[in-house]
Amino acid sequence: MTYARSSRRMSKGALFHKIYLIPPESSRFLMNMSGSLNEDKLHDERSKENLSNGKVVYLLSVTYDGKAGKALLKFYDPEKGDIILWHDNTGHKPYFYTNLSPEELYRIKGVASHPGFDHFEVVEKFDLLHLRKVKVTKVVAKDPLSVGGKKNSLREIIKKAGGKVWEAKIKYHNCYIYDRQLIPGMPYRIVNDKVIMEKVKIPSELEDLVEKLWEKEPEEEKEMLKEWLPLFESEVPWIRRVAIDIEVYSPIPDRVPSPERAYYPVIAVAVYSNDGLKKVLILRRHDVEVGERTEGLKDVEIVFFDDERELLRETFEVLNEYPVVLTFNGDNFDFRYLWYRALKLGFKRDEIPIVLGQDSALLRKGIHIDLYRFFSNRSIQVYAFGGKYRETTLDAIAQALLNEKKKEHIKPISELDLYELAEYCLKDAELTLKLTTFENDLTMKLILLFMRISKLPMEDLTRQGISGWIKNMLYFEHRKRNYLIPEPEEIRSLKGITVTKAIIKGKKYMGAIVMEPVPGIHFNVVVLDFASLYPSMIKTWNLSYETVRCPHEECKKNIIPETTHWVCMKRRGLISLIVALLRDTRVKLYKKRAKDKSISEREREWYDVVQRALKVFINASYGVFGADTFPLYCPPVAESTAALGRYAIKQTVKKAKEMGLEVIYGDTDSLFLKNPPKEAVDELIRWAEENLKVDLETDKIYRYVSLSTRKKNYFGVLEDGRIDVKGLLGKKRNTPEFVKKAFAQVLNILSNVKSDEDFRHAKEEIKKIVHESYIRLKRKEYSLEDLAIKVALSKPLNEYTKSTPQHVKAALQIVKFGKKVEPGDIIAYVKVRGGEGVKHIQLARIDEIDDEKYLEHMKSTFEQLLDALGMSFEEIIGGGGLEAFFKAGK
DNA sequence: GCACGCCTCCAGGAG
DNA sequence: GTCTCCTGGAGGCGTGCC
Repeated sequence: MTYARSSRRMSKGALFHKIYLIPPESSRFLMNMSGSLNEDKLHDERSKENLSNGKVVYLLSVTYDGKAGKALLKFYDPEKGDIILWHDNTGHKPYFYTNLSPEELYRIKGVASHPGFDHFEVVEKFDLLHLRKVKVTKVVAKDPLSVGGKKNSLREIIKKAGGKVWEAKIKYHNCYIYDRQLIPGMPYRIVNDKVIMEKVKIPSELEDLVEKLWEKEPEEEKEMLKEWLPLFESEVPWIRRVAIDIEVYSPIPDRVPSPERAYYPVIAVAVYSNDGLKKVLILRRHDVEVGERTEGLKDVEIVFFDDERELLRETFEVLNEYPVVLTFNGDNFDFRYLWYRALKLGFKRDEIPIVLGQDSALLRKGIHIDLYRFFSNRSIQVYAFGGKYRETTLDAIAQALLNEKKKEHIKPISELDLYELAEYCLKDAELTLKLTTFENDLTMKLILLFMRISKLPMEDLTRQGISGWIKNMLYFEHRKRNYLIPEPEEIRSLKGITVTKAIIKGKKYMGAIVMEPVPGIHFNVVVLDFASLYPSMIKTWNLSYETVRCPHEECKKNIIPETTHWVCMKRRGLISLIVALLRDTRVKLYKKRAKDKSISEREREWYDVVQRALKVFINASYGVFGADTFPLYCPPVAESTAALGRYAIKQTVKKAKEMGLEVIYGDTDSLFLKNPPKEAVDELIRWAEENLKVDLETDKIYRYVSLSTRKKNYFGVLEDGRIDVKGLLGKKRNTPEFVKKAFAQVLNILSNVKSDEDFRHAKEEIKKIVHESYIRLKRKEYSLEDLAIKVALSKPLNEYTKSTPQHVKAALQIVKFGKKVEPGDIIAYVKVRGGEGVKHIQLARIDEIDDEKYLEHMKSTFEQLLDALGMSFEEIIGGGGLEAFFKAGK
């Protein structure tokens, strides 16, 4: 990649990966600088602001500095590995819009005389919802709180007086980003106190490629792509960062001390950076042994403190020293605890570098990323990391992504000797850092790319869900085009209706189609699927909140199949345009570039990150319009998208059948074809492209697929012998381990089946495995761990009012013993005879196990498999039914 | 009081 | 706090029978 800037100090690092991978010498080991970041220091930082003149820095964050009354930009200086602060000098002020004229506003008491009122401006905006120009009054304020958020804010006063307001709920720092069209995550230069985005050179071969591939696309999309390409082509800097983890004393093992009370001392703080710092600060306690320094603490600096205040002081120095600080659950625990504990020990507020929010804990100078929140984001979990981790604990994520575990400890934390404690604490900090460094800083690269696409500052990005990301992305594009951002109620009153009936009670509209599977074993099955079906529909059918049910009479004949909605033929929809851009950029450019053998591996890797980042936005672009918490909620958009998806697959199935192809199953956007001729498949793909304007692709080919009568329930063996399991109980995380193990053994046998003949042998083998497993169950050879059923609590215990599920019963049992449980906690229980029928694993004994219940578990799990093979569980365990089976086991 | 059927809730998964 | 569709286990409740 040749577009790195040659003027960079590290000219040898012209290729971005070199710059990226190697931390600059000057940025290493900057620790042990004295002094904490109190107000004086922050003032010094401010006065140093312009020292960055001319060099390339990356925009990480925009916040509002209440003291200065200005927007504050936080840049990352890759040479120094530090934060550079820049205060707005353009005089930008907070504002919102209203339909009332200045004259009318002057007449409302408390507006012009409001202490935070600045001035009015009459401006012309385009009202996208009604597709017309409007004149509105811009109410400019002196500070964000005067706009809204307080009882007597201007927004509230004007609303009370009957005025309509727009864009009054946007946080000031986001508003600043839109107006300056800043792109967080991108390179900038500060020249003569002006913030200028760095030009990114696009390789000429890429420009040529775009011209060719976008030839048939509308000019509008091509123009937009040219503006967006730098976001994907610009390098991401290596970012100096530190992970931090604290341990707090607790008199009751396993009980997490309350941060607000901060009653107990902080006994250990571990810091682990990506520039060589490994350090643990330990509080000496008279009743705890120091212990012996173990191998795990090699190269680690251990500092003992007698005074907890000193320990905190040094911790705060580290927080000030690094541009980015990582924690796992720091918002709700580590930083919150440090804040309250420090106050308790007599620190002044401005001596603590933390800014505590309602549900966040930020840093005054640097950026705090709470990785627990980032990895809890469902879109990240599912689309960015392919569902590799299922629970969002540090241990589970580290095991899935890093193949590393937390350090085990037998004794409670508070009873560990000091070196043991240090090692335990350090390991957590190490894992936390590694969650951002594995696969060449994949997580960090993703975060920067998400920031660029969403236009969110790093703190916001890592804390918000996908709807927040998409909201911000769309607001930015509205402001760019001078569109008035509609209020949720406006869209709702005009377009709040749906016209289809959902299959599931309580849902708002009809969703996807799932075909009835043809039960049995099917050899040589080709699975076709539509490449991002819903986004394609949004693109080709011009779906957007302003185009669906648009005001034009002549568009009403342009009906969306399966609905009574119509869509605009006169104007390109904004959502349609943006979704098309993201989809096409991913499909046409970056999915291909990620596999392009003619470029370097490092470039391919970068492009793979880009296409994964795009995927996250593309996949969520439909769902948000059906979510009533999304501010641009527009049910007809979501409903139309799903309807067009149904239409596409129905038409394709119809065509396939006409061509004589045998369709044995299909779900939402996929078709399973039994033993189809290759030419027919090619023809069907061509047909879909021509008639539906959607890419139909061969997704995979199964040696054989086993379907039962159940939807979303099958397994298939791929050509290379790998096995694909979908929806079967044997794969679910709440199935007992011993059943899963037997299930895996059975699958292993089935993966070797190549013909009908093989099935007969397999049948015998399966019989043995199931039988063996039952005998072991009967003989109590399985441990409680093997028998445990692990189910997550989805809400607090007291909200289970309608029924008491088994895992809730088990949870209540341990709550009696003083244990705390929270939503998200996994409850492990076993089924026992008598009583409530369940016991929490920690309270159960092996001899009270109800093996009949477990036999039922085995039965239902295997029945799902056996069904399709034309076998029954009863048959497997012998003609005499369960009775005979029991005897056989003895 | 209890078996039974039916409906609902809940968790986990597919797409 | 993106959506709907689907499966299986268990709880909850009314009904009919003894």
